[in-house]
Amino acid sequence: MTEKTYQHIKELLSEAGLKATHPRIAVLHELMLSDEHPSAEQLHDRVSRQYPSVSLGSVYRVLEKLVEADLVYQVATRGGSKRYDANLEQHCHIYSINTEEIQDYYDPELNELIKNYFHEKQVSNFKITDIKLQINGEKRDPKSKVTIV
Amino acid sequence: MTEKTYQHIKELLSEAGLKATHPRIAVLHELMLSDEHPSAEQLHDRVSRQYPSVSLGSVYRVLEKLVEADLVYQVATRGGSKRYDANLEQHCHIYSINTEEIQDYYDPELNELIKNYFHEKQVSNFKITDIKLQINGEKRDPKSKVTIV
DNA sequence: CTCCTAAATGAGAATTATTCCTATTTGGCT
DNA sequence: AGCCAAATAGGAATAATTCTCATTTAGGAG
Ligand SMILES: [Mn+2]
Ligand SMILES: [Mn+2]
Ligand SMILES: [Zn+2]
Ligand SMILES: [Zn+2]
Repeated sequence: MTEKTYQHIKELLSEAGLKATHPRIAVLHELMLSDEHPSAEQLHDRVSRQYPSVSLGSVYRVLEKLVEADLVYQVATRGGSKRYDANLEQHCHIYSINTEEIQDYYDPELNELIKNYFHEKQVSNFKITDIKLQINGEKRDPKSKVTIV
Repeated sequence: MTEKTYQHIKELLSEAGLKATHPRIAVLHELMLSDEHPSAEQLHDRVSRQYPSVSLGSVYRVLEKLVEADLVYQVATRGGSKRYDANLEQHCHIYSINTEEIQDYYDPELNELIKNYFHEKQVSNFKITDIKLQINGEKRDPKSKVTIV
């Protein structure tokens, strides 16, 4: 990781009021590098290559804190394991049930449509944090990506 | 359960090519009675009152089969336990993170909007089974319902 | 820079959620 | 009524996550 990225991540943590520890920096960095919404265990495998001393328990604890601090998004799934996303921009998820993959789908026009639709709605007894569109289905060729145009 | 409901559920199972066993009838019936997207364990608790011999393992197996047969929908969550829905009509879910509640939100206009939006999209390498809007946030008063109008 | 302390971590036990195994039972068919 | 493939009960096994506690560390104070 470049010195620049490392410093940037430290700042993100500090600004959020979190100690910039090695496990936290390493986990957040790995998550930022990934676009596949990894699980705690997958992140631990990757982090372990550079920092073999980071424990799986710490990865779980770190992720909990990062989610709490809104530095990381926790993705909804149909079971299995918890999955995480460091991409906080508004986007949708394509869930492939057969492969357990979660692929990002960016569509500013759709985001706008939904935002406007809810803008004129009255929501009571609830504080909305985000609205997410889930596209569920089955990937045909597991090796290639899904495209929507 | 009325004789009518009982017969109806038996037919649903038969039509799906599933043996109409007591555990299946009881689980599907309980799930149909509920609008709170219960977990396997919650369903087992409820089913046990009428049929104490139905095991938790069977509830898990039954739910797996019902999902496979498209008689039941498996809801996406941010972890904890798997949750189920017998309501197969197109609708949205309001996720209350603090209370773990999942409330239905019906909005035909929104369904239409999304359906039309995707109607003119080309999706490749993917067979879409459903598109679901998740409204995430925190419930203010846990005792009363959330409303969106 | 060194010291101090609250906060975070590593290691492993414990808990929770789910799946698997196998002897027994049962629903649906003849 | 009898048959048998399929499903179940009960319990063991596994997977995923959380907890406990002795030790370490980040970051502020001096
Ligand atoms: Mn889950
Ligand atoms: Mn689990
Ligand atoms: Zn994403
Ligand atoms: Zn629902």
